[in-house]
Amino acid sequence: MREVSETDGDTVEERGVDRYDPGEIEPRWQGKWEADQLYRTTIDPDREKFYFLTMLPYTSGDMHIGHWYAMTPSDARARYLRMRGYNVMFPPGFDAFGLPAENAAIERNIHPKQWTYSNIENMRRQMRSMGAMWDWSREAISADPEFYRWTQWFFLQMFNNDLAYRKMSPVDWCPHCNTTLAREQVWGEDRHCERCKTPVIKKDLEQWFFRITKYADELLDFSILDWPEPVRILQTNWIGRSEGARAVFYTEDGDPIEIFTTRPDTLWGATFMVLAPEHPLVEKLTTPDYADAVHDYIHQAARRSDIERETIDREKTGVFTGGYAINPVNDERIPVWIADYVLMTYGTGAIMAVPAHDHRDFEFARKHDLEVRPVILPSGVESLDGETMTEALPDYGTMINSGPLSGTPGELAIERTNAYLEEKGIGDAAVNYRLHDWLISRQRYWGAPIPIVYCPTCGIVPVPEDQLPVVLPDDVEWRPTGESPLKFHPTWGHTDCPKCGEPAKRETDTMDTFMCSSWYHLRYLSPDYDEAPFDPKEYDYWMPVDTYTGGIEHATMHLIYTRFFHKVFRDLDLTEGHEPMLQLRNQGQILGPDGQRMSKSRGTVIEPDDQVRAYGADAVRAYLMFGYRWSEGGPWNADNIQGVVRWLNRVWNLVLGTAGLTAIDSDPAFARTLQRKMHQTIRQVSHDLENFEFNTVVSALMELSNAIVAAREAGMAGTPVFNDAIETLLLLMAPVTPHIAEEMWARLGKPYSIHNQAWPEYDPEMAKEEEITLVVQVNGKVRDRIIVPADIDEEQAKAAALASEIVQHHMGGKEPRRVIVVPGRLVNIVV
RNA sequence: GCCGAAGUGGCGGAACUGGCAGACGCGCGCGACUCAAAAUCGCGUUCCUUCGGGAGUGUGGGUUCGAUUCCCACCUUCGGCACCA
Repeated sequence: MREVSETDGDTVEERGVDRYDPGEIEPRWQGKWEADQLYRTTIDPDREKFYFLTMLPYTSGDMHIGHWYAMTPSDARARYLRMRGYNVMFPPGFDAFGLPAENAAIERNIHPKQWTYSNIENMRRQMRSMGAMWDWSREAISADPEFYRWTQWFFLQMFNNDLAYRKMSPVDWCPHCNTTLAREQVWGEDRHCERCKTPVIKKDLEQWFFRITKYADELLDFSILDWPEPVRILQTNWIGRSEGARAVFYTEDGDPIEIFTTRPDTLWGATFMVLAPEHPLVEKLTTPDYADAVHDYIHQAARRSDIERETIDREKTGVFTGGYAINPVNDERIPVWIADYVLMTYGTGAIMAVPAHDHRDFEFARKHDLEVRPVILPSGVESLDGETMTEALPDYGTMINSGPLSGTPGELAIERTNAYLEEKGIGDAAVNYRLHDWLISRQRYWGAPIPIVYCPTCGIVPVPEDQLPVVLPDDVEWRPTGESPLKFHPTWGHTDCPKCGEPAKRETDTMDTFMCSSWYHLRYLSPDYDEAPFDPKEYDYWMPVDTYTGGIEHATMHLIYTRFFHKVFRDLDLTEGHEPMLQLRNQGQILGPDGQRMSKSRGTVIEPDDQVRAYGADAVRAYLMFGYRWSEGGPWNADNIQGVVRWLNRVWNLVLGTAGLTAIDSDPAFARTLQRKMHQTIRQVSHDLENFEFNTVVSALMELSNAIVAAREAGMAGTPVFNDAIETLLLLMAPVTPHIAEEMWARLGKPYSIHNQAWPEYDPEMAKEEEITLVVQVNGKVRDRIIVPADIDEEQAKAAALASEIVQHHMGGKEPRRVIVVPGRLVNIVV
């Protein structure tokens, strides 16, 4: 690690400027800002509010340079908006419940609470060292009883409104974390746990779910949101809406088998049915002759889905149950098979198989010698023969072999079939979603207890609201048994039924920590309010969140959940509007110097504390903004940060080395150049901060400071224009490098604080160029550059271009065939 | 397989709405200062060149007076989903 540079050239030493020492400056100003409550925000009806939120950090211990990357550019933008006159709230908080605390407890024998809260202490210190405009009076910690009391209260609202229910079902279980997970928290091809990367297994368990699927359609509506397209697409795909029909087939015993299909127009081509091996009717359908094979297959399938991951191109296996069903549109008797390519978790767990028009069904039919019957004739196809087809034809087309609907053209096929199904009472048009209800039970200790009591007489009884919070006990044994640690507490689980007063048992599972983060933005409004989750007065002023920043990895988890919560609260008249966060922007990731994810074992973790110690927080902030496209991120580069370190030193020496000088303008042309540059910089920095283009913010500031240095070298130091440029430079730097800007501002004798100053206005007239470089092309190739007045008209530009000797030379004596003039830019002469 | 993002000097990255490709910085080279080095400052830095110029933004086409930018096809990398009925 290199040292912060020494002094600049002799000019500065002569004037006795001390060395730029961020280690001294930064803590001093941080202390003063906090003592003065500079960033404390309160309701102010006279000013326009701006709720600027950055995703709350998980209390894992040390902060990562990635946290800085997420938070400090956001802070710069928040500061910019504040200087623009908005009443900007930028609150901090901590996502404090979760499994790592419990793992630490097991490994190191530290209580999860102690581990979490000492981490919070450290993280607070680190967040203070960012020099960000956190309003600490609004800090909220999800593991505080005053916070999770309301998380539990929200659970009760869900429960009371039939949005929370308990269900026995096959669920995803992480054998390492020893808990169930929501579908969103199972990732990748090998279906691994989002937190620990261990492949999950299936378990049959009774768990609590939230009816997020009820809001599926509404969650697909992004019309009022300024969110990145990729996030909207991820959510749309995750919700996975598909339109089609539901139809009911009956077994020969009269049991209904409901199916969902996106191709009701192919119903007449259903020549067999396939059930998922776990389908509840399999047992009843199976005839004695096939029982052994069916049971073998079910057993194998269970092992397969748990252990090996099935791959797409795997052969389609399956067995006949011996049972038959009746195709309701033509009363044909068709065999019922089971196969693991049909999933219990999608649709109804049963399909009608139309081998002529579905690739999977075709493959299965050919393998097991089942009938292929074409019922759709795509345009351009003369005729189809099921015996000789070599592949399924999934295209739309005219219906054939389809009883009364034969001859229906492709465009009308689905619509007419749906009408037919409804008329005959066989089925109707239906929509199916990939989205599952949200499984919120966790078999862990370090979470908010689910406020439910199980009474032998009254059954499931919610804990009355006035008895909240259901406090998480401290004295718990953490054992990785796969069962909730609260279950083993000697007394905690025993309680009296709130309804009948008889002895009853508490629910011992805790809630998914994503519940905490689904509403934390509301707790920030009034973290001490104890009559409701938030103070309605604060809500009315601050909500909704105007800008939300964070990583895209939460697209299908947190960002779906929080939208769901908001819509539920709206329907319960707790909140207003349809969305909690209007604008979303995603930052990328900072990688290790080797271009890989930072890793402790490879020693590639960049610790912000080290960087701050070596270069100062301002340099780290400026580098994180300057060195990357914020939305992309990239590898940490220990050399490139030197660029901003040098820049800050140059600015320090420039500003303080010329402080207090007064002079009169001697060269109006040079003064005009500096003035123009200053206004252009105001324009660009404003635009780029507004649009999250932080790298060009810093490069524009560098250009301005370079221009001021050039002005100093030209003897302009102390002139009004020069001093104005210095002042503007400091104001523009304030959001990016808040400490050095404040220090220099103070040393220039300007009023405290620079962060309370108005953002400089740019004057378009002042930013205008009087002269431009007119590019002259011949046949599209640049041949000459001529300095001309900016307001030159087309004829003059043309004349100037043709007057150029170089241009004449390249025209080779030919007459111009065509001359294109782009005002203020170029002339292209075509010969 | 489907969906999405991205390919620009040695490197990070700029380029408004189709109009000077490479801003700003890193690195590198040369010079100044120094006994020397570091730091700092100045100049240079896409490639090729017979010094006229030529080529160049992943590849190949196209539209246009003009394309990093628009269109078509393809390649590579990264991310998501994946037998979704």
